[in-house]
Amino acid sequence: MTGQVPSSSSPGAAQRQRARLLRPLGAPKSLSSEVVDRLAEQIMSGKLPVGAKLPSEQEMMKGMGVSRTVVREAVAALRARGLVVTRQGAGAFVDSDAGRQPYAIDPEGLGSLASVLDILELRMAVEAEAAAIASERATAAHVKAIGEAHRVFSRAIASGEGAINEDFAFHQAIAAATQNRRFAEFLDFLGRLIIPRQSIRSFEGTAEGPRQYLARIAKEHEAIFQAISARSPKRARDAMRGHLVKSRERYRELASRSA
Amino acid sequence: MTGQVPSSSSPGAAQRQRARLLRPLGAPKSLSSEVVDRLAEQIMSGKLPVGAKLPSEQEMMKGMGVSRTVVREAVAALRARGLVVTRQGAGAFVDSDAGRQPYAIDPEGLGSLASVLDILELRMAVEAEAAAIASERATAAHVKAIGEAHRVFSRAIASGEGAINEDFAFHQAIAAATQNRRFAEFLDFLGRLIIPRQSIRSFEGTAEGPRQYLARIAKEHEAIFQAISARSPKRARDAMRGHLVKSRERYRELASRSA
DNA sequence: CTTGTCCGGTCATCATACAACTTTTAGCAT
DNA sequence: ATGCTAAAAGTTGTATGATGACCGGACAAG
Repeated sequence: MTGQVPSSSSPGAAQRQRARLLRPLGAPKSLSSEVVDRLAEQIMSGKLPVGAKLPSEQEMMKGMGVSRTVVREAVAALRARGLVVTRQGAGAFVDSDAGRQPYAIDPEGLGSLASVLDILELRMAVEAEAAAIASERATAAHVKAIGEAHRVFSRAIASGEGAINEDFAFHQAIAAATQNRRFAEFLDFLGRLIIPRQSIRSFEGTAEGPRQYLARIAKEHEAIFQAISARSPKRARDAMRGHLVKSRERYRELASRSA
Repeated sequence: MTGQVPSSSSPGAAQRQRARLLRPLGAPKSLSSEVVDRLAEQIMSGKLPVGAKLPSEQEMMKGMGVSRTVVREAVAALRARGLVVTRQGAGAFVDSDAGRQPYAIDPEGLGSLASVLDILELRMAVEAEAAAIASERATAAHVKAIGEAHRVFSRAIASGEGAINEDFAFHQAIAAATQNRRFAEFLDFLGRLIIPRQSIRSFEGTAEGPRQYLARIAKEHEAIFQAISARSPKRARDAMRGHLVKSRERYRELASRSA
């Protein structure tokens, strides 16, 4: 590693080099997190099977050469992650459902376009079925709520807003209409990941104006709403799928243009 | 030289003693978890917005009448849950993506039949689309792997086994063929939740024997595999949906009979 | 405006002590 | 021997004090 920059040819190279130098340097790992990593690895890999007793705090202290504070904070972190349970006077044990960890998506990995498209694809799967189920199971109140959300969205775009939240609220109303809380919760989970990525609906350079762009979305929403009102699972599913396929393409274009 | 007086060494001690006497015996909560709950509630509700600084350890100690050990373990737990980040010398702050919590399903709530059916419904949504995508995107190697998984399953049931794992492996192979890691990961997540529920494939009282029961599943798998091999998204989606709808009905019967 | 220094606030770690609880063991009565 | 009880040992939970490392701002010098 010489560190000498070998004749940067392109104009922006120096700036990028600077950015590389100035980047916040790697996290100086705390002792606690090191202990957490080690124990978590042992548990995940199964070397510490479910129900097994972890070494006592004293043993860990001596074995790893750290203070009790460090050990205890590490165990507290493992407990928070649902990997271990502690019983005062008895010890710390691998949690019976340590294998059932929540489904997590690291927001750091969402930088790449492909990663976002993958998530949109998963969302498509869930929402298409949600629309179908909603069309079968929605009460009159649910249908009314969906229609209301649709109207709010339409009104928002008419007044020139981006209407990101109103858009998502329409989808949430459909998920709620399934009367299956998992759909609503999972859509909420995905929304919190994806929505920040499209928070600026940039229309610069598009052939058509924002109005037409958003009007098409509203049109697609309308079709979905009609299908659900008509209690037609097939049409609802197809309408939702079509809507999200187009949304995916719209996002793909948007991202490629800003790159 | 700590307090030789055992009675009231700290200000909050007497109060905690009283609470200990009055609390119902069923809820032995540790002080750390109480602090965690308090802080987590503040963060989730937005009273502590993203980026806000938490009170210092000293302030929390005085404010809640607990020791630094308790406060630090509580903060360690919040950090493990991704709710806060700590910077040495600066303080503890609400994490920028505290709102993007992982998608979790409490295994405790899975006791009721309806709850399990809800999850099966979500799985259906994901797997139906996964089958369709797999039929479009699977490489030759993927198709081969799916076929192999299908054969392993068929062979297992032929030798009289329950073949739970082989069954799931077939589904996993399809999810892997989407080349979208989210599908594989999410299916894995759902599988770890519901598989333990059906680990005993009880056939007592059923009209037909285990062989016929499992043979029908194999038949459905066969149809799915054929559709994917034929690169037909529509057929793959319908076959998978049909398979899971029937699986859901099978589970419903099974549960109602054992009840 | 930049640089260097200082200083109070804060988290990270170590060490010790005691309290509360569990498990094991020793002892005792039967 | 067997079963119960009480002591003992081991373990986690909480409290307290001390020290080091790091951050942020204040301040003066160049």
